[in-house]
Amino acid sequence: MSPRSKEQIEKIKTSRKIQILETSLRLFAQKGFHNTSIDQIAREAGISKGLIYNYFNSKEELLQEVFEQCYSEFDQFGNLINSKNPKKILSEVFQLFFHLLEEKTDMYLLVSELSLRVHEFPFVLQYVEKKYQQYLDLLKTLLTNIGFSNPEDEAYSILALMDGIISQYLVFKASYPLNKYKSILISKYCS
Amino acid sequence: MSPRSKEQIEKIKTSRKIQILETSLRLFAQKGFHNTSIDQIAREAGISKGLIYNYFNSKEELLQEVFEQCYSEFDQFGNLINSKNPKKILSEVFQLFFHLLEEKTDMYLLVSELSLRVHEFPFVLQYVEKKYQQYLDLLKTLLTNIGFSNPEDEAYSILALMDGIISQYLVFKASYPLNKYKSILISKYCS
Amino acid sequence: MSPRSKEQIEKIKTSRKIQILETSLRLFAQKGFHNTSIDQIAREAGISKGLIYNYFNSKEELLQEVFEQCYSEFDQFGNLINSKNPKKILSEVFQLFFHLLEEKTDMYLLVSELSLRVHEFPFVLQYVEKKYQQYLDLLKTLLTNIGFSNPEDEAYSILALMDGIISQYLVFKASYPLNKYKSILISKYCS
Amino acid sequence: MSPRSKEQIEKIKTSRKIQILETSLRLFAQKGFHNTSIDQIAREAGISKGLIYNYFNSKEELLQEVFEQCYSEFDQFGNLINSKNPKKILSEVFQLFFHLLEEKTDMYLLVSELSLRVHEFPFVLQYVEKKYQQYLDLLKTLLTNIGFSNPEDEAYSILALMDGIISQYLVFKASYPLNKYKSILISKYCS
DNA sequence: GATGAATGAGGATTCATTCAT
DNA sequence: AATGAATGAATCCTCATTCAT
Repeated sequence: MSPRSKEQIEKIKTSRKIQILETSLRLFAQKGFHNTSIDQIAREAGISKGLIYNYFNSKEELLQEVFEQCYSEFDQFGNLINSKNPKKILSEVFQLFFHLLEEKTDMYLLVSELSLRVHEFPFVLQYVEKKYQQYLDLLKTLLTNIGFSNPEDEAYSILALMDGIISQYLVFKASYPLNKYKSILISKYCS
Repeated sequence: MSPRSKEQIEKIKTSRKIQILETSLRLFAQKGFHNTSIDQIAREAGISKGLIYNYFNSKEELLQEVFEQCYSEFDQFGNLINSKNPKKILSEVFQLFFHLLEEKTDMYLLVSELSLRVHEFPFVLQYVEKKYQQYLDLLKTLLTNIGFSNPEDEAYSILALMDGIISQYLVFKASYPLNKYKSILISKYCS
Repeated sequence: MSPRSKEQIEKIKTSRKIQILETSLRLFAQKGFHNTSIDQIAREAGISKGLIYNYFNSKEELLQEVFEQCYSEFDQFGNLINSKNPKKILSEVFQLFFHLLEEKTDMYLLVSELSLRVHEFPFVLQYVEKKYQQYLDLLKTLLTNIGFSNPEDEAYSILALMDGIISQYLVFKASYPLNKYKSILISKYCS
Repeated sequence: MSPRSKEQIEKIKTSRKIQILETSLRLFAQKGFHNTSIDQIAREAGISKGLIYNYFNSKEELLQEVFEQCYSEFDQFGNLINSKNPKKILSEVFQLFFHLLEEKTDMYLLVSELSLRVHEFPFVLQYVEKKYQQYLDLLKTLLTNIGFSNPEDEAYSILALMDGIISQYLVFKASYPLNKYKSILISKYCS
């Protein structure tokens, strides 16, 4: 047998890593970080315990990478800014927000858990602060362009409102009226 | 010598229990339930590990009592309903909310942590659901009386907004503009 | 109130002690020594934990006294030797044996448990050895008088048989054919 | 380097398991189940505490496997039934019985301890009942074939006698006249 | 790269015993 | 004599991490 080529190895490594990260996200989110054992991640990812340590130095480091992976999902919001009119953009921000919340619930679960534990996971703070500021700026710009009289206050309100929707949805799940909130937001700010 | 009287014993037990509950709340809130050991609670409460089990059958039961103790703080909101005009009441609701958030931050931390883990702590759900409904009803009544055209939507919005403020405050702590939110809410709904 | 008289105190002490011993026997027998806590004995005896230590220096000492109390029941066999004919006496020995086994099952349970653990409870050995020898002598005498050709062998057999019946009865309880064994023994040796 | 082969792993696991089971049997038997700690088993087996839990889910499960392992020794009695004459077979039954009692004393100790505590270890009952019935049937058949006038009663007697010998031997050990009992049994039933 | 046996520190819980009252 | 709050050693069990293969 010829040895695997560099690329093949790279591909294996990448796919293994993704496999581990995805399984970890799911388990960390659904059972909590402290309630998830490396053993279980290995089992559910279909690999051995030891292999995880070939890719990550510790459970904490694995968590951090899972978190960063998650967080990059939020970059999608950045793509929404373009030539379209501000109401349209804001509407798309809301649409994307609700879409992600439903489709990537695990991500929100994990981010929420870790945010509550900034003290234990200090790396979280910078990410959260940065995102908060970005959203705030985005919202302020849009609301100003739309013509709201007090765009800053409205931006703050929307931001808290969205975080509240996240919190409540994560608790109540299917029984939570996401659509009601979607139409409230859109009718109030985008029409 | 005769043994301690019933009252003496009762007094000791009550004060010990409070001591344990308070220490537990602080540690559970700040470090998380799974990150807090019975050993540590005992050490910080200045008592022995074993004594905790004279008062609580298990760490879970201790948690549940801490939680219930916390949750009863919310009863204060019920006392606000009286003859005063609805704007006044709503303003007091907000004042109390911000007051509690600052003064009883640990309580909100714990409730938030447990709410995220309803699956692991099923007893939480009923409390959270009940509180959610009570607040919703209270807000709807007040907003109706104040004369808002769409009191239901406004109630839902306020509720999510408040939960968002909680989430964000718990992450950002001192740097979070609680006062800005307070004035936004009051000026929007109570003036 | 006049102070209690010496006799009253003595009476209380005796009855308390009996109360503790009886509860302990029951619990040690039914749940095993290591599975019975001082707490539970106190609770079921209706007294406080501390009081037990006024009467017994340790759980082990309590066990020893329970055991000795039990063992004195076997003295009844000594009373059977009198003028009556040996077959009659032997028959009464069997009757008493089966009677005690059914009526004082807890006693046999405890003695059996402790006998298996002579290493842990060395005080047991002397009692058991003494009883074994006494029974052996009693049986030998009776069987000789009755006229068995090999009284020693028969005595040994009966002794083992009786211990076997105890073992098996303690496991099988109600479903064990005690009466069958009684009639086997009596018809074989007393008719 | 490649990981160990399946066979290598299987070999390690089997030998480790045997090692743990043997150490456990010895300790459970000699000191009692509740008096033996997992720590001590690990120490005496020369492995770490945690490793035991790679092989057994709990101390109770370990006990059960030790017990079942033990109990399978009794299967040897089944091999004795063949074409030889019944007296010969019965004699071999007795020989094997005394042989096992001396060679596998720990096994009898453990079985006796657990039998006394059927309530605590319910899995024991079925094994004991089954063995009791098998022995009874074996003895009845043999005694019938030998020509005893009351084979059933004799079978019951022998069974109790054997259990009595076990009980007494476990208490008196070296000083117990096993040989006397052996010759009594053989001369009475096999000559 | 991959495995999983092995370790041992850490954590929840129990319980005999003490002692102030 | 009597109580029961308090202690802390002991015990079962979990799990992140290591390492020989």
